[in-house]
Amino acid sequence: MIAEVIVDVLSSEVDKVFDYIVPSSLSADIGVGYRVLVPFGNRQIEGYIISLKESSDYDLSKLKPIIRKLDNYPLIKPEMVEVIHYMKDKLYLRLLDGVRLSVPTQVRSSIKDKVESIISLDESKAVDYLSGLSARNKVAPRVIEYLRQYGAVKHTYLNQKFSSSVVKKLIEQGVCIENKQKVNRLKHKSRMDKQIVLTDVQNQAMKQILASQDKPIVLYGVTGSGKTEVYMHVIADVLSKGKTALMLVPEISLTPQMVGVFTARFGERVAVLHSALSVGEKHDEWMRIYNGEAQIVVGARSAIFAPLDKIGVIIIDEEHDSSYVSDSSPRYFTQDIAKFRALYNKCPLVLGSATPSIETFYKTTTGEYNLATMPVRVNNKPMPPIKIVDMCTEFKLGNTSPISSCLMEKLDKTIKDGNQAILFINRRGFSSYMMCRECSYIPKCTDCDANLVYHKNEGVLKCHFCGKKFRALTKCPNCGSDSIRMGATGTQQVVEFIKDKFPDVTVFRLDNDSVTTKDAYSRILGEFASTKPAVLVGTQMVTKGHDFPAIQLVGILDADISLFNYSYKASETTFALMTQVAGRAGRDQINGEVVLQTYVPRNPVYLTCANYDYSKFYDKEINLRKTTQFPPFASIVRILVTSTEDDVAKACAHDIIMELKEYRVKYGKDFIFMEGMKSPVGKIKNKHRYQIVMRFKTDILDGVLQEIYTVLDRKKNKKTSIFVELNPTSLS
DNA sequence: AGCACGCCGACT
DNA sequence: GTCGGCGTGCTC
Repeated sequence: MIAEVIVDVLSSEVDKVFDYIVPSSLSADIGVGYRVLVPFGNRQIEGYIISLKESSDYDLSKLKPIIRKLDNYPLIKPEMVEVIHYMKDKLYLRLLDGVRLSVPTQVRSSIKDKVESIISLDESKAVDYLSGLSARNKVAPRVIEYLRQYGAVKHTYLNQKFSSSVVKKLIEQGVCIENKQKVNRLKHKSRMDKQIVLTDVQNQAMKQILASQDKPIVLYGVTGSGKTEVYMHVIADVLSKGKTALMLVPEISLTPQMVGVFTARFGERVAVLHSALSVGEKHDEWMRIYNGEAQIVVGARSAIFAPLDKIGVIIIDEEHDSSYVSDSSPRYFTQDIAKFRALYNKCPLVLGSATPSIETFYKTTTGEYNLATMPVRVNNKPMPPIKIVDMCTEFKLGNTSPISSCLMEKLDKTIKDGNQAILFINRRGFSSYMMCRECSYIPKCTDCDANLVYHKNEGVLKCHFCGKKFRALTKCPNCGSDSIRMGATGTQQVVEFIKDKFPDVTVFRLDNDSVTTKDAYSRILGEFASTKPAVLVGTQMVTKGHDFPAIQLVGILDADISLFNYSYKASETTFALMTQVAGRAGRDQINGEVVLQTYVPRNPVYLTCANYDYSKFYDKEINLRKTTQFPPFASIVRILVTSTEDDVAKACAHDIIMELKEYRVKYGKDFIFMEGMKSPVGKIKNKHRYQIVMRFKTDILDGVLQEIYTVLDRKKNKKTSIFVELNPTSLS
C-alpha cells in the first residue's frame, strides 16, 4: 500500500504530496489523517497521510517506507482532509497551511492530558494499620481521619496539608488508594438555565433556519431582537437530533460573554476555542470536541476548523465583522470554509447580523441565500434616538475641545441622573505618533516603512507591523529641536478632559493601553457595571457585547475616521459600527440617547444610520457599487510579492503582470483595471513588497483566479513569497 | 525549510 | 595543501 503524505516543512517548494510505502506491519492500524514519521532527504520529519492507494506514479525504487505512526488516532478527520484540498484549490493556500489550521500547534506539540491524582482510603486496611501503630506516629492517623471525613481528596492538597512523605508511605502500604483521572484545564460553569420561550417573530426565524438546509440563511435582526436566543433554540433542536453545532463569534473580547450564556444553558456540552486560551486549555478543548464529549463549539474565527462530527448547524454571529477575515497569512474567509462544511454536512449555515455586509445581503436578493428577518426588539422598546452634531460649526463657535457643547450638556444630565455614559473614540490603529514641531520629522521603523506609535505605558515607540521597540524621542534627530509633540486625540486625553470637567464622576478607560492582561478587559467592564454614575471612555472595545442596563448616553467622538479609510467598504463598516455603538444605549428601563459627532453631517451614511434605516442604506450603497463597479458586481484581487531583495520582488511582480496583461485582453471591458506598484507600506520586517491590484466583473472571477494561480505557480521561486487576496479591505 | 554537494579564497 | 564561505538543487 502507498500513502500520500503532506510533510511538515513550511515552504512552497516542498508543498506537495509525497508518496511513501506503508510497511505491512503498519497497514492494519493506519489510515487517512494519521500523523506519521517519514524519512525525508537525510532527516526524519512529521507528515500527515491524506490518502491511501495501491500504486504510485513515482519511480517505485525511490519510494521510502513510513517509519512509524505518531498517534493512535487520525488527527485530521476525513471532512477536514476535504477542507484542506478545497483551500488549496480555491483559496491558493498551501496544503500545509490547511493542515496547520485543522490541527492546532497545541495539539501537534507534546501537550499531554492533565491528570490529577485523587487519594481515597481503604477502610479495612486503615483499621489494621491504626491498630498496629506506634505512639510516635502522629501525622498518619490525622491523614486517615481527614480522609474518613472528606472521602476522596486531591493528592497535591494532601501533600501540602500534611506531608508528602507520610502520604507516600500510606499509598505504598496500601492504606490509601491512588486514583489518576483526566481533568480539563478550562473550567466551565455548569449552572443550567431554563430555555426562554421565543416570541412569534423569533419562533418564525428559528423555523426558517431549520428549514434552510440547501443554502445559507441570513438572519437579519435589529440590535436587541434576541438573535442569541434564536441561536440557542436552533442548537437545542439540532442536539436533540444527535447532531453538533458550531457557533462563531467575532473576537476574543466577545467570547467570554457568549460562552457564559451558552454554558449556562448547555453546561458541559460546550467547548470554547479562541486565541486567548493557554496551550493546555486549547489542547483539552480540542480533544473534547474531537472525542465528541462536547457537541457545541463557541469560538472565534479559527474555530471554523473545529473537529466536530455530524455538524447540524453552523452559525456566524455578527457576520459583517472584519475579524472573520484573517488578516495575516494564511488568509482565508471564514464564510468560505463555513459554506464548504455546511454543504459537506448538509446543514444550515446562519449568517446573523443587525447590519449584514452588502455582499451578503445582496445574495439574499438574488436567491443565492435565504433570508429571515426580525425587525423588532424583544422588549418592544424603540431604538435610542441619534443626534448628529456638526463639529465644523462647533469649531467656528470656538469650541476646540474633543467634546461638543451638545454632548457636554447631555453628559452633565446623565451624571446628575446617576446613570452611565459611554464615549467611543473611533481611532482604529492610528493612535499617537511622535512628531517634531520644528521640522515635522516623524520617527520610522528601521525594518518597515511605517511610522512608529508611541506607547505611553511603556514609554517606548513601537512598530505596529513588526513589534520592534525604540526609545522615545526627547530630541529631534533631524534638526535637534526638543519640542516633540504627540499627534491625534487619544483616549487618555479625553479621560483627562472629563475628569477635569466632572471631578466627582468615576471615569473608566478601555483601550489597548489599559487592557494589557487577559482579564483586565472583564475586570474594567465589571467595575464599570457596578459604578453609578460612571463614564466609560474607549476604542472599538466598548462597542461589543455586554449589556449594561444603565447606559443613558453614548457619545461617538470621531465618527469620520472609519469613513475616510480608502476602501470600498468604508461606508458599510461605518454604518455597522455606528449602529452597534448606538445599540449600547437604553437597553433596559432607561431611555437612552446617542450623540454622533462628525465633520460631514450630511453624509448619507449618517443620515440613514440616524434613522436606523438599513434597507435605505443598503439600496443606496448597492446602487453605488453597481455604477462604480465594486463588489459584489466586480471583484478586486491583490497579488502581493515580497522578498528580502527589492529588485527580485520587483522583477517577479513585473513578470506576473506582463503575463496577466496578455491574458486580460480576451475579456475586454469586463476586465476593468490592473496596475502593479510598490505597496503603500513598501517594506515590512525587511521584506520589500510589490503589489498588483486588479478589478474585473465578478462573472469572470473563477476563470481569472484559475489563470492567476497557474501563472503564480510558474513564477514562484525560493527568493519570493506570493500572496493572493480577494476583495482586500486594506492595502498596507 | 533544511541539508548536502560543490567550487573558489585565506589560513595552520 | 585544507578549512570554510554560501550558491544551487533536492527531498517520495
